[in-house]
Amino acid sequence: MATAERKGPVSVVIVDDHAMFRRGVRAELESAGRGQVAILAEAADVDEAIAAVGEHRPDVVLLDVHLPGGGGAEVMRRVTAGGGAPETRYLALSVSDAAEDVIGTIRGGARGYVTKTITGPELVQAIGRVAEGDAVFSPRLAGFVLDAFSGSIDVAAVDEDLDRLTEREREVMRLIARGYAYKEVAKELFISIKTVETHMSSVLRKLQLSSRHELTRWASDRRLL
Amino acid sequence: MATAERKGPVSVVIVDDHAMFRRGVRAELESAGRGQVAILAEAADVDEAIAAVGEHRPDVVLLDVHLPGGGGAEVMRRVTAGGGAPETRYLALSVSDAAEDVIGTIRGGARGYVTKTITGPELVQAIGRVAEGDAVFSPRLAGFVLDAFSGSIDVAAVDEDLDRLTEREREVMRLIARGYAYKEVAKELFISIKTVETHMSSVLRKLQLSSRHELTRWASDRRLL
DNA sequence: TCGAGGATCAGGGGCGTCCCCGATGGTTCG
DNA sequence: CGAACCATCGGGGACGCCCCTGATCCTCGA
Repeated sequence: MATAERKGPVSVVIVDDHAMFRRGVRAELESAGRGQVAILAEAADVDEAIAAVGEHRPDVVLLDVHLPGGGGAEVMRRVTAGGGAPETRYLALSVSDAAEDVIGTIRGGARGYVTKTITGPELVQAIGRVAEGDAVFSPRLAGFVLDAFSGSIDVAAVDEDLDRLTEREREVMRLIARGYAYKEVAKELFISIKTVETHMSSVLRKLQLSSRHELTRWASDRRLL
Repeated sequence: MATAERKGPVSVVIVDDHAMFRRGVRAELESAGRGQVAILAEAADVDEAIAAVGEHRPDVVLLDVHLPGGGGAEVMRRVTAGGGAPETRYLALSVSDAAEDVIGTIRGGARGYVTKTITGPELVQAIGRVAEGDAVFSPRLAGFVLDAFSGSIDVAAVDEDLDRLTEREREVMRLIARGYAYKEVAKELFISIKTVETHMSSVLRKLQLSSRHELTRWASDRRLL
């Protein structure tokens, strides 16, 4: 935890495509965050958000993940690419607790991620901590965020794994991932069921998976279908 | 369209599990709906909603679709089953524009369905029209709602099939479609493997499918994951 | 009150999945 | 040539998937 020393109020820009949600956040911050939070601007889409951040250079941007024009990650990418507001922190505020949303947003540069079930006082506290450089996550998200960044899949590692498959193994893998039974794969490739089993065994071992269902998800995650 | 004659303000109960969103709606209705809308109560889950509707008997219930305790449809079902507030109209207010959410909510008895992208003045107007008996839908939803109720093969057929599943069968179906093994489903739902097998048997028979792989494709085609 | 249907569970069987063990022939490379 | 790797196949086994029959308990409506 950083120290609680602060000079003045934390300046904030609210980015969300729902006007009513912005209004609710504003109302909560103005009552629960009395004197601690100053709302500089609101934005309803990616372009507005970029303009608002560039103009006001807030301490913290409250950023909705699902946003017309490319999503919250797009905002962070384009602001930092434009060299603007390097000291600004981003706190994602989303209804979604899906792993891909969370990880994608953190990869994009957010310093925290809380769900919209948060209460006003908790949000004020989260904003304060993010402004001071802490990372803030909803309790339910904290666990798997750490998992994802402490030794799980890397994009580079994916291609290495794929390269270690032989041509025949890749053919079998594709068909299995599409839901073919071993018997059907065998007929399709004019080989025996036993050969299919052997290839599948190698595929699962090389990709460190344990079932055809995991393989299906693995392949669809990487759009290999 | 009904006439615009009204004696006094329309009484409203707001149901949504996000306190901040309720606050935003309240703020919008109190400024944009000045004198036309009277907010009687708020509720954050199914039980609170039922109690609030029974106690206040509002003209209109603003009802979130995704709600802890069974969802908005559950609120309408239990209020009408309890004989309470027959003259109360329900207006669904949701982030989701998924077909199953919309159709399920309308089937549950809602007189309208608008997304949370709506503005304050539009919401005030929608509440007024629902109170007078009109049906109100966001422009984007209107088209396919009409389709679904005028003999569309696609959505209607899906929904019929889905309707024939019991609640428990749908739970099992969702987990299986996500790749859970029977054993895992059993642990998740605190029932025996044999019961899972029974439910799956019913699911496959009712949906005229023959394996969990077909079920996975069926579900993903209809975005039920 | 009786039947229908839903949720729960058991046993047994056929087949699919995935693993272990093994084997043969083919290639490439040092 | 031998080592390494690949593709091909087999036996056997443990376990998962899916079906069938049959059962109990409960709730709801005719």
